[in-house]
Amino acid sequence: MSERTLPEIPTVADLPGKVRLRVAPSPTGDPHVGTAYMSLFNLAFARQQGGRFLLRIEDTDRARFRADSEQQVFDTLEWLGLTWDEGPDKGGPCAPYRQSERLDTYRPYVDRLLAESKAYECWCSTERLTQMREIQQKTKQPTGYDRLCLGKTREERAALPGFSETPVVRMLIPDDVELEFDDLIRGRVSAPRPDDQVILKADGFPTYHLAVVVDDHEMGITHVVRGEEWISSTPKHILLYRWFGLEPPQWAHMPLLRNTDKSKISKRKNPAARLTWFREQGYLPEALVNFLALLAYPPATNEDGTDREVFSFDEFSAGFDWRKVNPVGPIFDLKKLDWLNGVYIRGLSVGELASRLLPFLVDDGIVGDNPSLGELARLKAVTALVQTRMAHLSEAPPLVRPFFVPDDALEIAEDARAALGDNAAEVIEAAGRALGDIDDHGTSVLGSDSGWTAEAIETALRTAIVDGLGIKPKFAFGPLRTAVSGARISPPLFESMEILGKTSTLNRLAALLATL
RNA sequence: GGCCCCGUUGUGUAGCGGCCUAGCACGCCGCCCUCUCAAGGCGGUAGCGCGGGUUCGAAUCCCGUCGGGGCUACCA
Repeated sequence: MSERTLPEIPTVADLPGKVRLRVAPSPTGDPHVGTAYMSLFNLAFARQQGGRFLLRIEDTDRARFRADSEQQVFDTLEWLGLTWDEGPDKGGPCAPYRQSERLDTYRPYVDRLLAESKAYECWCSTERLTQMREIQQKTKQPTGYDRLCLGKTREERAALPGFSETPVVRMLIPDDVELEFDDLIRGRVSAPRPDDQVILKADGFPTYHLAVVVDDHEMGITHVVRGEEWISSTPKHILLYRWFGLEPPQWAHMPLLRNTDKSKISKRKNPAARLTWFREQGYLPEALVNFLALLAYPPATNEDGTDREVFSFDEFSAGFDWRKVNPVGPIFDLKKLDWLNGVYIRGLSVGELASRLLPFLVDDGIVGDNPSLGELARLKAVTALVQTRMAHLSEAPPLVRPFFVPDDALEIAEDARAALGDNAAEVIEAAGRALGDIDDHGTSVLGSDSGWTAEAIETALRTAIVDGLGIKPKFAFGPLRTAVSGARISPPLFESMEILGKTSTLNRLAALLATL
């Protein structure tokens, strides 16, 4: 290739947004919690600066590609409210946003490097490379490509062993490659000297290193925010920017989320590394986002000196500063998330909570797909009782179930039955009599002025059992709780009875009594 | 092995030479409230990896050491 035909490196036209950031997940399986973590910090800064946030799918690895993964990435990030301005599904001025659809854009960059002898073809077989590495490690030499193919024509190389028909293209790393760069989080950082990294694979796909530089440039990315694991390859990326005559973006290498054993968080060791897991477990997306914003990042301080640990994305974004990011990789410990989730659950209106509970109840067959108005009203009443009793939405079914099963289908748990004292029958009989005297006929349409209220129930029961029989409250109400809910632990008893209604309540008391 | 990043209670963090007998939150423990369980209120437990310096003074600065992590792929 002659000088005259050197491929042109496209210059970036005016793109929207003062700053442009991106998250670039690979569709290789269940979306990773790290993707959400990176998205959160990218987005916080983009929004604060009035910039743009893009989603780019890095599907250059055909071997690990999973077809349904991309949609899951969209769904989970959408669920978390970490939404993007440009992406494969939304389009944008830099479309396409899938690397597999951008193969043509990488070619001129590779050709140019080849033409300028900054890159070279390599025909070494995978076997030869593996063997080479093994020897290097065994002899305690630094690993890296030995440049066997450098300066050789295809014919010359073919005469040597370990030859492969389809060549790759490698960068020719110069001796004076820059090894230091400025990082928004860490300040001046130095990185290892790279070896002759492959930039174009035998299948014609670029590797991450080439694709990320080309795409970040063509998409006008101003700040590259990614995991710490990329620090060591940053010199390669900077070199590519230099070779193409481009100004590198600003870098921010975030700490890595860790498993309990401090290793990089992995789906293998930690179920919570899977983003879909959180939805299954009944975590609220706003709680997860809040939690993620607390990892490796300090909360704001309240007037009284305590930390402001509960906050919205907008608040986080408004005060965001790269310099506050802690470079230490935080252990992904769910305890605080569980607490936060409870805080958010309690902060929801009863109606909102009830509708978020619905999918979990439907899944467990407690209510049908199309609940009736009556069922929904009952659910709302029950929700008010269980709201302070859950850390996860998934804990609702066992608490709610007793309110939706027919009286004769209520199961009495073993431990609850075992806990019944000798006077259980006596207590239940007294309760039945006392409750039977309460008039539950309201005069209004909804029966809202009925005498069957938690307050009236409590008064009747206390009078009959606590005062009448001289039994302490704790023991007086245990058997009744078991009769009504089938369990030792339940939502408040009197309110539960009110919701169930007089008939159901008496039925359940009688049913348990009959088995004693 | 090589190179790089990092090191404050169990976890997340504050601290950026004296305000630190190291603060806050979660967790844990106890007490209160109470019909169970929660929620809520009050109190308690526990930490600067280690060793040298520098300095009147170090969690804060320097060096070393130890420890953890990452990268070292035609994976991202």
